[in-house]
Amino acid sequence: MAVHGPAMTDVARLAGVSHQTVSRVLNGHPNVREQTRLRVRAAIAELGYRPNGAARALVTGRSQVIGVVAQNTTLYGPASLLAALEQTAAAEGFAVSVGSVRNLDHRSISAAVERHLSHRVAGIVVIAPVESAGEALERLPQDVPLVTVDGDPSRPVPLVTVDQVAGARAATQHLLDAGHRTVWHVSGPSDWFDSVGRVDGWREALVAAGIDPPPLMHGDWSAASGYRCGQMLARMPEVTAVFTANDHLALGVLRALHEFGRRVPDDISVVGFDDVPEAAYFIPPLTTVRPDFDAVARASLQLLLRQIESGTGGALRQTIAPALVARASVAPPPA
Amino acid sequence: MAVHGPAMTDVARLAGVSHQTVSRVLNGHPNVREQTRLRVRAAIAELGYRPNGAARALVTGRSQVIGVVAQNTTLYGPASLLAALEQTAAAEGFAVSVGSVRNLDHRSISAAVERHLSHRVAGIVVIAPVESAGEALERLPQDVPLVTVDGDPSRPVPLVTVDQVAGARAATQHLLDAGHRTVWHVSGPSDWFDSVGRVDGWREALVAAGIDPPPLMHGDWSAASGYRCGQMLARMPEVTAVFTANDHLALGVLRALHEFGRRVPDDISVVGFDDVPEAAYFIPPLTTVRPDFDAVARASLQLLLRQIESGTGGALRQTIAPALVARASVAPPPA
DNA sequence: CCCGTCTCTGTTAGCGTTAACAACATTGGT
DNA sequence: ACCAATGTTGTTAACGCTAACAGAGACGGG
Repeated sequence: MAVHGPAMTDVARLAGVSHQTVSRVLNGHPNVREQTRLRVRAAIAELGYRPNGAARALVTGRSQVIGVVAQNTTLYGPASLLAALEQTAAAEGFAVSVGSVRNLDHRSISAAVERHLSHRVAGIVVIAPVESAGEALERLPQDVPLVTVDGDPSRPVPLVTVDQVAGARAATQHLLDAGHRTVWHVSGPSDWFDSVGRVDGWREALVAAGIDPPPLMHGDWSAASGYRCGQMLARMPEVTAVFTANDHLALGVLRALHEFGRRVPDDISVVGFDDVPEAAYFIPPLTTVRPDFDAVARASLQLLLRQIESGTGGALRQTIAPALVARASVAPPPA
Repeated sequence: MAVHGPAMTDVARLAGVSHQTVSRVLNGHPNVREQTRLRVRAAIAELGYRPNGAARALVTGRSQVIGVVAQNTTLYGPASLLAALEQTAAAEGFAVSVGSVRNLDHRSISAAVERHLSHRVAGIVVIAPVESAGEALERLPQDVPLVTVDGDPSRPVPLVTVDQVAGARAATQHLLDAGHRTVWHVSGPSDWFDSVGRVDGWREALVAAGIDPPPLMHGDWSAASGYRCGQMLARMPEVTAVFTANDHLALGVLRALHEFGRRVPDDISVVGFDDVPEAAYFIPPLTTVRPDFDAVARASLQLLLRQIESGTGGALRQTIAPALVARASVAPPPA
């Protein structure tokens, strides 16, 4: 693989200084004469020198890389989060290494974390929305900076999460405010914390309004499962309002309702969760809850960097409030 | 940041061998006595030893990391590709580092590539669907294994790409076969090769059938732009068949048609491109073209690994044929 | 019984960087 | 003019690993 680029010593020779001075310039060390600094900079530019991250990582014990462990990076939520994390990290001078896993079981997560650790990442962000993921994290070496996103609220790990409960409560309340007597819910997979939180929020809002929650319908995030639930809802004339755990479920519900001739929002109102970019173009445009992925990414990285810099663990946590986006899929119930 | 894990010498001491023997065991070197190998393995397990990738990268000159440069990893295509790349790479023992960029201009791409190079990645995959990206790649050091995905077919770089032309031709032909006299097209942004290829395929199919292509409508991949184009198409009674450059555009078109009371597929047939998981739950279910992202990822990685191993460049290229997925959004034209 | 060959293992020397310390030059107060 | 404090630079030693070579046994053919 041919020519290795120039090393620090080459730059030093050209600039007429020691390699250590080059290192100081690179790391913004204060005690370097301005003139020297410029000479070094010029030499760096002339040679096209690029510092060797591996050597740096070796001597400092950590690289400027953050490892991210995620499951299904094709889903809208995780994908957005990953992108936001990458952007935020890049701004701080960190690269992001993805370690996606097929399943969020103990073994897969551990393996992914191991891979990251052997590359001496500076810290790890785990998108750990299910129970089994949490277990894996407890057996991790204590000295690795770690942040979980959408993880188990009951574990003593630094955690950043969207306020699922508040979002679901807002969605449900929005439907109640429109005049509906009750709200049905199509949930996500029951082992996801996101899903559980949304169920809780929905139930809370109903109970607070003195309403006995109707039976829960179980989906799995997919439009396909939303469609199946929708077929049942469509056949129940008493149903006038549905809150789905995400927008894709809502899409499936919308289609089922459409097939059964139940008009949205005239006969039934629907609210989703996620605000995927297409939600505004569903038929009809979908009222939904928008989590702020950028804010989640920023908060996660901030928590991580604080650990990296200070060395202190600290079971900090931060919650990001989502916002309701009102569109045409909600209306008062039919008279 | 507390305790650094055990190093190779610690393992060596425990196993009663030299660190070099440990290295040999780790790298599967043949000349190690079975008994020694087992002792070393045991010591590794007992200490929870994890090799230091940085040190290895330093001495060998490359890490087991592949850098990926992509633009908008939130879009379905790029996200799927990234996930597939990661899976494939992991199977080969490589980690994937993402370097997403806001814009695909010369500067951003170069910067992202630089970041990867300074981490001494083993190779780079650039998802480079626009013209400006190609330019940046020409000025790259020659000795870096590189593969472009969805890049400029006219450049002498290893390239893997979905056969956009064939996919678009199939979609258009499918509509013609259903009996439509012509097919309209809503394109993606005109600086994307994907977009250009799909326009070409559409045009080819029409010309081959002796049809003069109707005016092209320009979109930008988003449902919003599809909606705008759809509003125009809906008002033109002669339109009976539309092929959109992706599924999200199709979603926007579907909604516009719906609002104008034009039924799909009774009045107008629609075909998309991408087969997003939700396409089957659009109203009506969308006929679309499915690119095989896994195959693209496999091919890219294969090309990259070949370069990494052999050191030879070689302007290889590989094209992945997409498949048409027929659903309810296509029917014969109204009589 | 000796010597070449093969198998296994150890020793040594880097890879390119930062950290720690040493050394020298400059400054300012007395 | 002298000493301490400060600013600037150089020297040396790691960091943990692999590559290259060297050495010690074991084995078989002459």
